[in-house]
Amino acid sequence: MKGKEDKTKGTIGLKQLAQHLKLSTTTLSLVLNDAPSAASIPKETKDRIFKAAKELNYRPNYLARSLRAQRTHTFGVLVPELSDGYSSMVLSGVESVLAAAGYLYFTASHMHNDELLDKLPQVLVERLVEGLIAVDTPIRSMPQVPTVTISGHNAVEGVTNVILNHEHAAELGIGHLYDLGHRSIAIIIGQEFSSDTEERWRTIGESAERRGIAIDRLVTVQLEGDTPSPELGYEAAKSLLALGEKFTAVFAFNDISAIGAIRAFEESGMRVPADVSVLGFDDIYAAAFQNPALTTIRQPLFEMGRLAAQTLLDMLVRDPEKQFESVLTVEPTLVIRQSTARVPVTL
Amino acid sequence: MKGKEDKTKGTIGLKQLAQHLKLSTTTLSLVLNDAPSAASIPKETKDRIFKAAKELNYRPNYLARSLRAQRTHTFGVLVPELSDGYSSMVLSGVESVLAAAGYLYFTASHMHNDELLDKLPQVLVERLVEGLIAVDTPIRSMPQVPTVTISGHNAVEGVTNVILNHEHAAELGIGHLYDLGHRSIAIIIGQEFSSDTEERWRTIGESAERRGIAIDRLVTVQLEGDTPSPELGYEAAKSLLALGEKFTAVFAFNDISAIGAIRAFEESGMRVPADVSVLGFDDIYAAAFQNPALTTIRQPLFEMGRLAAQTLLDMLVRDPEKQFESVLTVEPTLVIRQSTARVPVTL
DNA sequence: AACGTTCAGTAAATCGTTTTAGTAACAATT
DNA sequence: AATTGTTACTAAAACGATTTACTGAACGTT
Repeated sequence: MKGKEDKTKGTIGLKQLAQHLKLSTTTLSLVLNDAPSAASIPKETKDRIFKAAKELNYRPNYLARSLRAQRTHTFGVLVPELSDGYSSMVLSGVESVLAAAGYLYFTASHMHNDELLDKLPQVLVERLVEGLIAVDTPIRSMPQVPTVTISGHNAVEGVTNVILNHEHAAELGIGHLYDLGHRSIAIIIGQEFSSDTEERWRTIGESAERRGIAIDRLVTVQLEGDTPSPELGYEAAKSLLALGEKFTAVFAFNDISAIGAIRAFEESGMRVPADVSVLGFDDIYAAAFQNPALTTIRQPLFEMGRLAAQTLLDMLVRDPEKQFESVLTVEPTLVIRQSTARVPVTL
Repeated sequence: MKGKEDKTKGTIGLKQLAQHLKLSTTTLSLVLNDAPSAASIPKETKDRIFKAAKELNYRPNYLARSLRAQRTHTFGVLVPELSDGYSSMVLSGVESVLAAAGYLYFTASHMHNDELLDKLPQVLVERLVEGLIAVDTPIRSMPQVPTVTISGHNAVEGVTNVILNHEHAAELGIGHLYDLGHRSIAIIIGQEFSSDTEERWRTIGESAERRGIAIDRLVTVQLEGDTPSPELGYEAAKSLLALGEKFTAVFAFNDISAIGAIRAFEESGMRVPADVSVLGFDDIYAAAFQNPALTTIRQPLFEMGRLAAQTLLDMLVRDPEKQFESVLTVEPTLVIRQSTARVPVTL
């Protein structure tokens, strides 16, 4: 039997504060929120209120407030997977913006699972998130709250998509390899389900052709499987070797697969970059500390997170009337490290 | 002027549903929640209600419900940093448990910043999280909601701490190196602020002494700085070399610093593991795909996340009366890869 | 003295549920 | 015929704020 005490345990409500001050909750609310109509309340009373609020450690109940104001100051973020280094980088960026704006966010991972892809947006909307950020995640149905995608898979009416400038990325990558003298380039392309797969392949092809490398001269293999592990790149590189085609450089779909590929090559007695150059993509944390350190096309993941969060915030708070761009492009950069080198002089 | 329409836009409330059915909200609520007192309501009426709810796509308002029930089904998770591979692994584990229980969680990163360390728990409590999970994060003041820490820094009354079996970890690490013949072992110890630093050092010392390696024979350097980058390990290894002491193996504080150390050694012309063995700690994703692949003491981070979340859930829902252990221990495992080898035979 | 203004506040509705405590209407029991 | 029990519901009070629309008192003006 402790019900009586429990009532007041921990937090004090506006009502008890009002009782204590012998004032109405209205007055307190007005004063504490500095409402315009509190202008007529004398400073003395205000001070009394503030003082008591501080002393009794009054904290407004967020639920009650949210219910009334119909605002939760909460976003939902959908990611494929938390532990792959890509999502968490984006989340960092998202958080940096939201924290400053007094927002928090729910994260939900769908693991590329169909059922979850349908269910999770629902769950988040039911939790009354004010907006949704979908990272490398297909949007199956018209979202019910303002949404921004990052590396979105498909264009959806009313949804702003933050994407990398793929043309530029391909140019940087192919250009770099070309400048090093590579003319036979193998490409490890992404899985079906990855949003960037198709676009990456298209733009790489264009960049290659622009330099007179016939697109059908490009040897390609595709990543298979959905674990975020270099194993996939390892397997891909093995198949590449099995093809027996000649290549002096590999442009991998991402850093993870590049790392796996390097391992496969070294196992086969080829030195990277002496015998074969390997170019990654993304610039995840691990890339810089590979051995050899990975040359890669950097996606500004943190920035993309920031940009998405800021855009969503603008949609909701700053400028709800504005028509927002349907695509926001961010620029890749070439990060030259040790995994690429001049094409070896054969005979 | 579109206020009129907006009211019904999107979601329909219980009230409108009741009006539509010419029943009271009470009845609907009882039926929809399958309350015991709904026993007397005839099936026919119930079906009518369910049907209408489905047709009009009724979704109960989470805020209203939470306000009434005083339950938010939300946890708060405090992490030092999202992008370091450690936290996101733990979060994955946390999420796997929470998702199944219908809980969501807020993440907040404090970056080891004093002000945030004080403020963030407040913020989360104000958002009415039902419980808190603090990952590698010091608890400054008595938490106001049930709390579980992971790799907690300090024992706090009433807080359950999920930690690694450090003795065992040290035994595995030192034992492994010892068995390979190493007798001069350098230790890279963690930063001041890291929870595990002290304990790690103590247990390593004990394991070493147990094997007759005098503790003062251990060469040590400490990581400096708070970026989650191998750079720190690189610097540490450089200072280690500068000391001029002899060592044939290095036991690093974590994988990140081990990776940096390997780089430093190779730059100085030492081969890993031929000339020097390097042992990491944690087994983050990148460890397996280093070159050489990192031998390391694996912390079951995902499991630790699961365990913490499950424990917190038990505290709140399953068994609130139970006295919970103040420490839950998880076991490390030795993952042998390529960065450690037999001590080289000198002269 | 009557009227309008400012001052200092409050009552009550509202947000959208859940839950307690009923209440009519009818049937069964004594 | 009065009591008790079921059945099928509902009114109203929570939950804890915010906000609209007042109200009485004091003051100033003509």
